[in-house]
Amino acid sequence: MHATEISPLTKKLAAFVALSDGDLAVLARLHQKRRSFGAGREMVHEGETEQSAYILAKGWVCSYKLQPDGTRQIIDFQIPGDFLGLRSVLLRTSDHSFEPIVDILAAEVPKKDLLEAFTNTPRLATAILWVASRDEAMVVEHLVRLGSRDASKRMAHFLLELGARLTLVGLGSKSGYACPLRQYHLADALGLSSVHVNRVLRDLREAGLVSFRDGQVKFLDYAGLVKLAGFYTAYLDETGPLLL
Amino acid sequence: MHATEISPLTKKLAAFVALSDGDLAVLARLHQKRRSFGAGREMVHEGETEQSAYILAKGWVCSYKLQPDGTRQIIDFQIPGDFLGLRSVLLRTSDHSFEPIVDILAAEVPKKDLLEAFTNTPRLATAILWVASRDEAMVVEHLVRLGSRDASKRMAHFLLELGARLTLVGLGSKSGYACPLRQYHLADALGLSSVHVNRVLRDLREAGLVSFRDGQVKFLDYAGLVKLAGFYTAYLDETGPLLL
DNA sequence: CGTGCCCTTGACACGATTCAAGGCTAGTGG
DNA sequence: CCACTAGCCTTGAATCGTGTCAAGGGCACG
Repeated sequence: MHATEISPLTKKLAAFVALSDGDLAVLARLHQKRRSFGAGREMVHEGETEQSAYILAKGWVCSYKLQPDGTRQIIDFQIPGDFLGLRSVLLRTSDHSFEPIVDILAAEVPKKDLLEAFTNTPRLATAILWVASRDEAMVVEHLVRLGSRDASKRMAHFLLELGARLTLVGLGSKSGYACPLRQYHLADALGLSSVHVNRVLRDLREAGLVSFRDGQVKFLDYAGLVKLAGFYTAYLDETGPLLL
Repeated sequence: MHATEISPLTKKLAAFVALSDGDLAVLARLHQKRRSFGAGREMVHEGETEQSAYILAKGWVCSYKLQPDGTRQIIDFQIPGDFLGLRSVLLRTSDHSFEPIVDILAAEVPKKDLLEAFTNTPRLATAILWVASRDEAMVVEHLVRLGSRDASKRMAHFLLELGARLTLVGLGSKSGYACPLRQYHLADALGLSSVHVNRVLRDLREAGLVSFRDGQVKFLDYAGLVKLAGFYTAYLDETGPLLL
């Protein structure tokens, strides 16, 4: 049904593993059951037991945890080509909630189909595990960002990481990308107040490093931003998976 | 050789899965190759490709990432019964470094043995994957701690989490536990200066909540501490794994 | 008896939050 | 077509939490 279009996930995987025609066919099959979700309506609540995962095809999602005092900490953003709830299918109930940031389109992947794909196409399985492992590395990097960098470095690093991820699925480049996030999303993700996010963005813009406006991130001085952020891509690049 | 003693890992797994004699035998076999490492000497460096994982039998380890500016962020502590480098065996090179905090004793688990155990004892495999997934949930919780809690809540939450983990392997209780960490370990883990860690510890002690002294953590008012920290154990308790 | 490591405390500086007010823009109903 | 509203962004001023700097104390070890 969507046979001719190349999905973002396929694009991402292809950057790291040579996929056979068989792999591609299975991947296409996993993309069959399309569903859409409206912006702002929670998809999965913390603690729910899911039977399906999703592959995000279009739009952005965030995963977060709510605190007793009402603040929320955004753990990660999902962009096209990312899995949603992969872990909860493989292992346990979800330990955080998901919410679409804009209207999204996602392919539902029932547990059964996923497990089948795993047994039938080992190379694809490896690639998917590699993706999961990369996601985990990004969470760790986010942790480091929160624990030991000041506001502008956090921001710089975060915007660069997003850029790198989007570039991999053809939605970004070293000059910038479209970004539907609000300043309060940045605040909740980076552990800052939205007022301060605003100030930091102004500073970065006035320093000629990066601008965040009208849904567009524009890198004005990529190298300078990388230097400020201490942005090393080792945790993202990974030359490819080895096994399981 | 160590046939009679119950390893911490076994204790931990047994709390969640009913292990058969076969499972126990395999587990015991994984514990055979004992090695020791001296405190402070880095075991694995970020980026290294490991061929073995370890099961920590005695002592504490921390995993961390170093920043360009020399500060380090501790990502997690490993206590007896925890795996070290499990991910790097299954999937990819390690993305952070490990360092023993005290002299430790660990069982080396070669990749081959681990994979064998996975195929031969599916129930054990599930249990181990469950452990890995729990570790990941703890990293997420740590991220939340750093992003959206002030210093005393971070500290309170952290000390409680450690207590819960240690209790599971018989090394702690609701009244306290032995803890070889220095104040600078807490600082590096919680994203605080060690000076401030010191102040926070004093405050908590004077508030009659918890004391951290001479290698002993003593809970003076467990319920009060839980309340201050907003400590909910859902992410740790997990009534048990379902599958793979 | 010294030396080094860690803990402790105080004074001060700085980064981030909070509070408050106002502006812009898109959407809504008169 | 024009109020009017609701979100979101922007800015300033005051406050608070945490970091930095500096000095001293305790304890273990050589």
